[in-house]
Amino acid sequence: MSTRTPGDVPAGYDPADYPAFAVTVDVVILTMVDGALHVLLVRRGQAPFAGDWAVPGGFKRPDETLDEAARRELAEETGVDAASLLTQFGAYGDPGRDPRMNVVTIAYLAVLRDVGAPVAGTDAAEAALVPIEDALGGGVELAFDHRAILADAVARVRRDLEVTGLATAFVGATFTLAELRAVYEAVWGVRLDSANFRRRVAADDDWVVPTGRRSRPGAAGGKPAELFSAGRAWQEGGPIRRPRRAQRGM
Amino acid sequence: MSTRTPGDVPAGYDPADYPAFAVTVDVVILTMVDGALHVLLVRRGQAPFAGDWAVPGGFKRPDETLDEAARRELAEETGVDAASLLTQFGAYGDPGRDPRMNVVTIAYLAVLRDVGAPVAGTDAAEAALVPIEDALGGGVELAFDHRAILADAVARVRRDLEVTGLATAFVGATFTLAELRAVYEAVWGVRLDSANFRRRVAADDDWVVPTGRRSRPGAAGGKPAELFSAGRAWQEGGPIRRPRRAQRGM
DNA sequence: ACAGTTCTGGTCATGTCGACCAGAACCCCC
DNA sequence: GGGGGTTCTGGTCGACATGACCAGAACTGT
Repeated sequence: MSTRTPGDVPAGYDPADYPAFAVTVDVVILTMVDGALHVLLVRRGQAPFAGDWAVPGGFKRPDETLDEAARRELAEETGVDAASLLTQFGAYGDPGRDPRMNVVTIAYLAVLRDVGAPVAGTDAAEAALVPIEDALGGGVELAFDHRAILADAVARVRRDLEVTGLATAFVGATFTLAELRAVYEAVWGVRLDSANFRRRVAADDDWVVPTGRRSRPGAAGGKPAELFSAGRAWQEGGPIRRPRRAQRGM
Repeated sequence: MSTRTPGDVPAGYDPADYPAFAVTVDVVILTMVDGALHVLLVRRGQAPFAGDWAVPGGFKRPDETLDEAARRELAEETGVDAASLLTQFGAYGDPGRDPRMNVVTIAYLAVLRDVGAPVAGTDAAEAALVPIEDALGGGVELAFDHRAILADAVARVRRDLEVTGLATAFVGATFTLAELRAVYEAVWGVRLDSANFRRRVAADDDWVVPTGRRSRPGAAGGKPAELFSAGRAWQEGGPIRRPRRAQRGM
């Protein structure tokens, strides 16, 4: 027969008759540093691609799910046991992507709200937070097909910021509207009017709920901003739409 | 060391030291039949899940990419060499999802504009176009974790219809606005005003470009509709936004 | 006290969207 | 050939959302 479904094999089949692959899980860890999107990369010690930077990852174990493997790799890499967000976004299995053997990798996107302390826990010489532009531009040598994986991750973030509650994953449990707005501005590379931004997220309650507390102003002073926590409406999608035409103030 | 990247192995490593998986590619094939979303399912002949319905798929070969494997499976199943759309949307690797061995499957979404003839080419007793509601409801027994895969595919379609040019993949090279509108109405389960729909897609050219020809009216008569072809703007996203609140005419 | 900064509420013009109407163009049936 | 039914197509109208902008409030550091 011309069609074959998984497991549609003769009764006396032998698993060795089917091509074997190694399956890995790679986790693209993104976070905001000084109002700019950064990615956590590790430096490879062994061949191939020794000395190059890579997205952290590791082999999937037969007794764990893909999500569990991603969570385990994230914990091993950052010390964080639960990220704000951990989403699978792609699979990569081109022949020759690993010169040693057939490897199919499942790529995950993790968003952390504060990766400072966790990174300090690993060997500082082997892990680094790299600005997205540097990682995607030619400045950094990336191992395997990790440049394509990283590019796909960034594209996914840019889109999910509009259609999911992804933005809240970048900020803490309580946040000011300026912090939340900075996420959109950094990821999309746009400038949003703070007053209009406030009007939009405050239109319905359930986007942001006031906590009553206020943040301490930054070094530049200014009126202390109100602290909010994320409401339930983010599960249905985000309130902020990506501007199509360039705004005035750019 | 606590961290390990793919291939970060000792020099004298042996591929057999790492867990081996079978990698398959499953293709969820969607199409419109009589204004309703349908999925192509095949009936399994062997154990496990003999007699159940399944999403067509097969083993990935070491010398082909995942996309090539998906295209090959689609061609073997439908006879179509190039679908209107073929997108990877998820990977599934829970332990025990296949009772015989460790299988990780990469799921693809294919959209066909006319699957009638191709399906006739395969054994009619083993392949069928099933309405989405029937396949997701309890009426059809689905093998493996294919119910979850199918549910994810439908969720993906519902979302991509808004943010990508997916809608044009369901219709032919030329189409009427009523045909295009029927895609949105079937996938989202809403009713869209035909006049407003026209205004939206005709706002900018580059959404639909008139061909000058007209369609033949259906059995109920009516004014023959103008035939359009898809413009380039669909690559940037779709013009129709999903209604949030229920419209009046529902 | 004062300048500088940020937050916060407000206005105003414009654009978009849903709802609706009416004529045009075709079918089928009598 | 005429009439009723159906669909297509262009238009209007009001409600609402959005972008741009302004001004006062509240805090910082000098």
